[in-house]
Amino acid sequence: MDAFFVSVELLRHPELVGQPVVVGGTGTRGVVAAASYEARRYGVHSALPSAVARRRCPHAVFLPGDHALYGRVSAAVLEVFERYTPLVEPLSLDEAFLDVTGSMGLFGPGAEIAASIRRDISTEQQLDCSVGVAPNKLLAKLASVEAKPRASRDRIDAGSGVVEVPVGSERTFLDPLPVERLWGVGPVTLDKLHRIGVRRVVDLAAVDQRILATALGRAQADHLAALAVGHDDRPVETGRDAKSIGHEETFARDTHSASEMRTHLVRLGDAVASRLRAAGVGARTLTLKVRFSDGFHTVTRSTTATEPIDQADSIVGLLQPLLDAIDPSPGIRLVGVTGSNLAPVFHQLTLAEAADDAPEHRAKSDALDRIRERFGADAIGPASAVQGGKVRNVKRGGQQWGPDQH
DNA sequence: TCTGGGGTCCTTGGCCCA
DNA sequence: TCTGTGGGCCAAGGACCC
Repeated sequence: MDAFFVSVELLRHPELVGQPVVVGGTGTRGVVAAASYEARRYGVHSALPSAVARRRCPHAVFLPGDHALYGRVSAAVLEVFERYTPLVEPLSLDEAFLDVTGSMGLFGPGAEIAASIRRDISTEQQLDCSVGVAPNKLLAKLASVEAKPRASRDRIDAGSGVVEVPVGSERTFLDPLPVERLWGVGPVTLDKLHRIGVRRVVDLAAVDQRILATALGRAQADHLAALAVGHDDRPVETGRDAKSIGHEETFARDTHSASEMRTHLVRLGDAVASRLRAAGVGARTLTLKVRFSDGFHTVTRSTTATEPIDQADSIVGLLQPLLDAIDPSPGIRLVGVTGSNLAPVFHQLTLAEAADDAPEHRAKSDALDRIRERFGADAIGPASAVQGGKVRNVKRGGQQWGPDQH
């Protein structure tokens, strides 16, 4: 989808069409989630700190974002995809891979299917999207980027909408691209590649394998060398199960207080437990993440239980000692809780548990889940999450692009 | 200019055990 | 009993993606 969050916002704010619009965190610590092409002309792009975006484009309209709405629109777009093939792999709210190999008999060649999908989404959702048609995921992704509109300082070029990379023309398409366009080449890898003179994909394809392996390590060198010549045999995977479930929160102001951090741990632990139960799994490994104020330094501490856990008090109980071992005096800007090693929870009680109050705990969380289901996520929560007489629970996407301005 | 939140995957190093 | 070795698991960190 093109500038997805902004495009959805423009549907309910048509008066903003043609103006620079930015969706993202509105606080001083927020970042930009999406920028309209008009805003991009001023150098505003996603992941840019909101404060910088305001400086670059002071006349832009800043909107806080509505994760729930984008989710609903995303589901409607997904339904369009599924008319053309059952093999759909959503990558995020606004991107997906479709394997249409088996659909071409019914709907025509890939480029025709792409045009039909664009037409359907435009008619039904009033949204624009760009499609890459290619023999594999890497090339399809890169082609879709080529198909998108582009904003430069003095103008906005409408994209072609569909770009196809036919079999046999992979190298012609890839060779001139800057190497950072490849999946897996971020700032760190790019710097290493620049040091050995690799700037474009054609350079990467030509570089000596030993030199590449020395610069990047064997595994990454092999991986990138394959991508550079257009080899990518990853299948389109439908219905992939999540491997971890977590929440993290950046504070509007740094904290130096251990008790304040414990409060956040309880809220985050409660939110993670709730989502684990909703997904019908428990986490064996629990990870605590703490980011310090100075220099963005981050530490993680994790522990693995013998059984999968889906109860808030167990999560907090396991992570509390790890949190207590961290000195908050330098200032903490973020705390996060993640559960991984996910597996179904079997509620078979040990003798010790049966003697204890485990069934009572489970009854409590079942009741908690039912109340939230019926009355909303903020209907009930841990006592420590109550602020000013109102529950402020951690919600998925509730603070997606940074803390609110306080 | 100063960096969110939700993830995935990979590497390294330590420990235990056969 | 001592010494390698290799696999599995775990903890921590890092790079990257949208």
